[in-house]
Amino acid sequence: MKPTSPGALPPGFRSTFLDGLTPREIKAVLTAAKQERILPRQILQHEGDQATRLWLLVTGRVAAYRLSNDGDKLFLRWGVPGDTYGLATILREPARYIVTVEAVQEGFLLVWDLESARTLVLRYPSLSKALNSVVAEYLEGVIDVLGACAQNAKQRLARVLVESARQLGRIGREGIELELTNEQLAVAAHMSLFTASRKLSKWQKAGILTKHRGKIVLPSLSPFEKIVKDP
Amino acid sequence: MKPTSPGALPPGFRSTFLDGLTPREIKAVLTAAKQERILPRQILQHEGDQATRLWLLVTGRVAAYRLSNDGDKLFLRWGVPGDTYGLATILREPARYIVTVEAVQEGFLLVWDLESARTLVLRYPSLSKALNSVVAEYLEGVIDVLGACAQNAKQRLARVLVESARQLGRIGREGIELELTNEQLAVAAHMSLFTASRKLSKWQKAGILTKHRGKIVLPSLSPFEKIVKDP
DNA sequence: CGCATTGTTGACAAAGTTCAATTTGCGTGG
DNA sequence: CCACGCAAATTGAACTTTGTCAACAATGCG
Repeated sequence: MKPTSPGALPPGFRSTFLDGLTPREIKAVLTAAKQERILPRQILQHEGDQATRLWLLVTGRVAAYRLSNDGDKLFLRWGVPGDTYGLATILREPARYIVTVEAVQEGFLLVWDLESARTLVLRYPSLSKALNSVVAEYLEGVIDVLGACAQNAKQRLARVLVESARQLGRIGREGIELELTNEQLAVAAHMSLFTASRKLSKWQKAGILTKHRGKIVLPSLSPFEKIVKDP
Repeated sequence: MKPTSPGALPPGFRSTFLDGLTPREIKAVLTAAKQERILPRQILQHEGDQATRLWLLVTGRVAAYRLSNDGDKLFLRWGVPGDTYGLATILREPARYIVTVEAVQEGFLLVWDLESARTLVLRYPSLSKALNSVVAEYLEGVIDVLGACAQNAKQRLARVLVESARQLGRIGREGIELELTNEQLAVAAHMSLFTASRKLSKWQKAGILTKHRGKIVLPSLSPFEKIVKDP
């Protein structure tokens, strides 16, 4: 997907953030933003930094995580087109990002700086309500992740496969294709590289997935959904 | 603390939910609510149930947690006076509680039913902004809990002691007193009863806390804050 | 006193992590 | 086209942490 005229959105684009605005208002809000390309591994915001940008992911994929004291990543969620970040910019005082966000697929986003972001919420009260929904969605998502925390490694990994397939998966000949390395999966499922490798091998032997270098193919999600729920 | 005249709040009472309203508006909002006494172990809302009540804790303490598939509690946070729950009532559609909340100390709360809750947010737009702050606070809190998840049992327990002391602690002769059983601590720190008992015994031998039946006394929080951060 | 709740301790088992040694897959440049 | 080199992935073995279970001790209440 390529940024074309300013304010142009891909067909089928939907965002909770823009819900509740009239088309006219949406246009106004969008033209106040700047476009920006993103590339894999690029850090889009860093937790603890002064929050100065509110942004909307238009195309591409990102990962939101928290950094632990000893520097490893605590995965929170995948971000997909329509997701809004940098909410701290308008929600919190003092405004500091509470999570780190990194691009995982190329794409682009729309950015508002601190001043225009604050102007927007003053001018369009319905944005305030949309924000409620956005934050509530995130809250529910994080609580779900926390629920996963209580499960064992096998279930966590299965859960990550299902979630990732839903958010990042591309449909291929032999099933849903996931362009993720063992390491990325291990981070998302919050386990060591080795445990992830072992579980995946076992599932490949069981015939419910196929592995390639940097890529995994899932013919069906249902076996994994079953693993998540139960032993 | 005792409910006196309708709308009366304890001295020093503060709530993010009511922030941003004028005193006149606060009075109007409060008189639209019903008072209700709560007792320890009483379930105040149950995750998954139809969300029909928005409520504000005035006195007492509650615990918010999630129930895992196999029925054990996944602790989220302590709730203290000023905290608002049942936000799903006005934030989500369909409205279902996303967490379970249980009273741990006697107290009382103010309740709005579904209809009056929705009327309130329509009539007082500043409530909508206050809600943003409330939900953002919860989000940040849950993300912190998630961060704790990544730590080992010792750190998690130390963290629970610090948080609990801050939220529930009473100041006594020999330090901050916590009226919690080993089991409650184990649940909050997400570990087995036995691991909790062992760690606590070790800390008592080390002289940084004193144990009694159903009660723990912390002369100082700093040793535990140190444990949370590091080895 | 008798009883229920709460807490303690040890022996053992299970789940995951760590580390080291290898292997596999894949792009690059000779 | 092939060999090289690197990143990704695999595997086994030792080790650590934590959970499980059983027995028992301490506390407090009626």
